[in-house]
Amino acid sequence: MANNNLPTTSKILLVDDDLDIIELLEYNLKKEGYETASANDGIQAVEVAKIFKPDLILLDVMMPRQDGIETARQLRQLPDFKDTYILFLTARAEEYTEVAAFDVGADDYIVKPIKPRALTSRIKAVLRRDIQQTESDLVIEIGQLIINRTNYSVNNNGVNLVMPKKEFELLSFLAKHPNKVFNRDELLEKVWGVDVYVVERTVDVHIRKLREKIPEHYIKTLKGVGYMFSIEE
Amino acid sequence: MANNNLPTTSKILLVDDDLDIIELLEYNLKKEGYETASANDGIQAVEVAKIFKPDLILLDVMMPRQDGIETARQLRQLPDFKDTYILFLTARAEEYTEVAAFDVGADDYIVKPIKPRALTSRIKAVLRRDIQQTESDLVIEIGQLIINRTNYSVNNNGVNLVMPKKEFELLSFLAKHPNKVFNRDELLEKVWGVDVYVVERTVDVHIRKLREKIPEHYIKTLKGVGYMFSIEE
DNA sequence: CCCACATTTAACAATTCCGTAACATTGACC
DNA sequence: GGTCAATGTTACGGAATTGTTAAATGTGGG
Repeated sequence: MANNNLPTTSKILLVDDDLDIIELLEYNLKKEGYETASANDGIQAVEVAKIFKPDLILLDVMMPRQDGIETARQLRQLPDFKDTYILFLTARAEEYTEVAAFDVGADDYIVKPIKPRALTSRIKAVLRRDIQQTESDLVIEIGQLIINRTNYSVNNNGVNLVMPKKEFELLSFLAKHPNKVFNRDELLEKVWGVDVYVVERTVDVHIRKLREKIPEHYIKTLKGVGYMFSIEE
Repeated sequence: MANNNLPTTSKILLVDDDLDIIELLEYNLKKEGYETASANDGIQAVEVAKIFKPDLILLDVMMPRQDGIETARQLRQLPDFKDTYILFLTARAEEYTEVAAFDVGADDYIVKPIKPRALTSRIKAVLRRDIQQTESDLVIEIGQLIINRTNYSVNNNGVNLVMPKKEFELLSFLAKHPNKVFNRDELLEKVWGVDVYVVERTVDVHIRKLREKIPEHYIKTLKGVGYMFSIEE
């Protein structure tokens, strides 16, 4: 249930020497729509961070080669990461590091064993300060249509109908960029996702279904080019 | 949102190894009309809390056997106390624990020596939020349903039925946000709590049970998205 | 300690939606 | 107007999601 095509996906770097934990966290964070990268120790973490430029770093305190505290200190010295959120992960027994962690500018402190839901909600809380605009994407008003993500419905002057997910996402995407043509490939990438491989003409079928439900003139075909959402009749 | 069924008096659990302090606090709180119970250490506190079901817990940080931080963590993991207010009491010198306290979900932090008037006013402040919130949520009227928190019952045009807690909370939450879809993860977070770990499909079973009891059309499934309370038929 | 009930899990059934292919129709270019 | 490539349309099979049931586990009261 990833929230793709939300322009506000934050990037999260996971750093832990335990690959099982990395996997667990990656699964849960991706499900929430975050983009993730990972590293297995502190030294690797700094390297990956330079390239990946995460918005938030989840850092295990106890790691081989270089611990999380030292890694955080190094990151904080690089101008690129002075505003990056850093959260520490630690086992209960390592409490003594707490003070040190906040000394190097930790934003939060999460104790293992990790409850995935608790973790994602804390991450959300930290990132929420930045993200305000997802609210504005909840409703798109265009022409006589009100496209509402809170209930996956489209209101066509008074008449409300709930749409299947793919149709809704396709319509949302087109309506978000009115009067702009997209070829099938672009639509597949933006609506279906980069790692989904389906035949191009799948798009046509969904366009057809949309046209059954909303006034035809909204979705125009440009032969040889693609489809676009048009405000004019 | 503490679970007080009686809006009249709030129940406060006092936890401190110093009996003089317990006595002082009890005297002042009872004078203000609160109902109180007490425990002398963290382990006893958890036991008493299970029975007494306080709306607010005043927890000394430094205690024999088990400290306040650990006690709070344990309480937070019990579903009954996921919304109970927890306030810490500490001597000045123990400041370093502040971070840990908020980490386990402290609602406030009070420094000894205690000035009784200051304490009761802070307790009042915390509970006032609570009463205002729950008071308005005590009854939700929506469609033909009257959802009543005072006795965990739902009235479906004339027919009254009492629901188990989880079902009731799930219905309440959905009904409180009509026409808004929630995926299973969000429902688990909002209804079960952030550090309860159960499989997502547990939600389905509770939805099923709700549908047995209230007219089906109220709860809609949006495949691939989640569930929502819908007012329309 | 036992019982009743609530909650969670797991397994299997049912459904919906999506993707595909096949055929029909359109429209640009000659 | 004819041709052909592109698009419209339809229906079907399968995969993914949800519905449903029952058994296992947790919980509180007597």
